[in-house]
Amino acid sequence: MRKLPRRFYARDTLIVAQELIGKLLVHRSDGLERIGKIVEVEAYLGEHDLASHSSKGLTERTKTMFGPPGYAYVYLIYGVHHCMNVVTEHAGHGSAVLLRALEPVKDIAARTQGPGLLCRAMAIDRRLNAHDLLSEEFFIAEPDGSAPVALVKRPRIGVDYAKHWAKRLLRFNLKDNPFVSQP
DNA sequence: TGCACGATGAAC
DNA sequence: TTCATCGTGCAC
Repeated sequence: MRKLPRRFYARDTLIVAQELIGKLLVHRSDGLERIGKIVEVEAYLGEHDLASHSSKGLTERTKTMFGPPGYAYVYLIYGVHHCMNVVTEHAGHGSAVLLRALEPVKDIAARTQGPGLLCRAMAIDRRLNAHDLLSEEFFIAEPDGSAPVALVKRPRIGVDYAKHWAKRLLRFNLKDNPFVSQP
């Protein structure tokens, strides 16, 4: 297991999103080492992407998205659930990748099929917003001996308000994996 | 200062 | 299919 370097995140968001599939999300807290394999993500390309929070410009909530790559953007949605994103490209761009589903690998007791469930199972909340993903307790790693994977591309979820952006195939998941949120 | 509305999940 | 529940962004 090898931690992804900053330069992994400092690339085109479409590339980062697709290469995040199959990687391991690691969160060490409460004496546990929670690990899940990323099986489903969505790409949010930047200020021009009407489905992206950053399309409203730099605000108090979205300033993490406009920060440097390799940091976690965690926010509360519907007043109930947390969503975990990974900031990509360069500072000021406002792009990120939403993690939507994991396959449990270690110390995961709850379901992980969906962005809210994923955060609950991994003990992720707003306190981890703007947390460095090159830290020792919260990071993403390349699994040992990982093989090439088959990806499926679909439209993003819950973004019908975003006009033509709602139709774009910016959601990626592992083909035939039972842990994706909407097989 | 007030208010409409989500990158959702679970119950009904 | 409906509802819970609240931070955010923007209108006033």
